[in-house]
Amino acid sequence: MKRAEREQPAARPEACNATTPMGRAIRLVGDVCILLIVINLLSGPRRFSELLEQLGHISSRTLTQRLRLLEELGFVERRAFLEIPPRVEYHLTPTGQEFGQVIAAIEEFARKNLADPLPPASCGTLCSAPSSDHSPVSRPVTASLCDESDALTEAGEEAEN
Amino acid sequence: MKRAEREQPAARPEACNATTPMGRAIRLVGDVCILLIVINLLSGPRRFSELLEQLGHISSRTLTQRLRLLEELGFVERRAFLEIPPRVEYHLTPTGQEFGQVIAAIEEFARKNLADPLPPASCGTLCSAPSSDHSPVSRPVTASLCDESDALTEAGEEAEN
DNA sequence: CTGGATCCAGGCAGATACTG
DNA sequence: CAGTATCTGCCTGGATCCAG
Repeated sequence: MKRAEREQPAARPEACNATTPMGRAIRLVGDVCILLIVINLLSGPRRFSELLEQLGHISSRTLTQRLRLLEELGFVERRAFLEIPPRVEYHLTPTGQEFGQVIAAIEEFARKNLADPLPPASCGTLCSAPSSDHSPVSRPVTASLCDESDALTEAGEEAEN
Repeated sequence: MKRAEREQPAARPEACNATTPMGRAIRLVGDVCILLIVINLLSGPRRFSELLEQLGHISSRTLTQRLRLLEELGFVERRAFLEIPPRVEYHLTPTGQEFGQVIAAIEEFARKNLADPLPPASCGTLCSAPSSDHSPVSRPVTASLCDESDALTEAGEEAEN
């Protein structure tokens, strides 16, 4: 058995409902690799190796998987030339271009709310209790994940790992 | 040590550039779990256990991680009540609501391009060779991932958002 | 009694090396 | 250059246990 091994390219199916369009969409969007591929392809056709470096440290295996999934969904078209040296170009189909809208939304969101890694954050400290007089224990948003794990603040190993 | 173990909540940092707003955004969006959480929270505050079932088979551990990440980013606010029985509510902050725009874009994309799992797909079979007279090997888009894996076909539970 | 932290084991993702 | 095969590791999910 070759190409259809035993693995789901995108996210794990249990995570969302694949029966609805939205479910499928989430599976696509909810995959960093796919997002990155589409973003790159939005700039025009790319060759396999080009994508490989553009995406950073994605393995060829993973790239192939994602590319194939996108191809099957009709978002990406693969064009292979049986020449020496071999050449394969991937480019977005019109449908795939639509994905650009989603990317755009993400970019806008990023600009508006992620310019700074840690905005004023939740008012957190005190907020009128929703429906009872109990004390809403407000946690000072201890950035546990941010300081000691590389959650979203480290500007270190982005590509040179 | 309790809550900050040793793991990255969202996607692996190597996958994208965390130094740019867009990079951070991709990390958020590129996580199915996070998407699902936000979608659920868009409908209003939820309790921990509610989210747990809404998301399906996400483990409490993973849910806690994501929730905490979103909390630190200021997208989600955690409100715990020291009462008996204990109660914890999570709800989106205004900033978190912004995320709704992204969700909306995804939904629109889903409606437009994912209503049918496998659209006409890439014309694939033949397309005018881009810049050479070699034969573009057109592969019949073998739906390897779609049929034999539960990629896009299994039916499960619904998180009606 | 809920929230969630820990431990264990399994599955998916990534890296490396090889082939056409 | 494109893609595949195999191995390893990390993340994830499940069960269990603890704290408030």
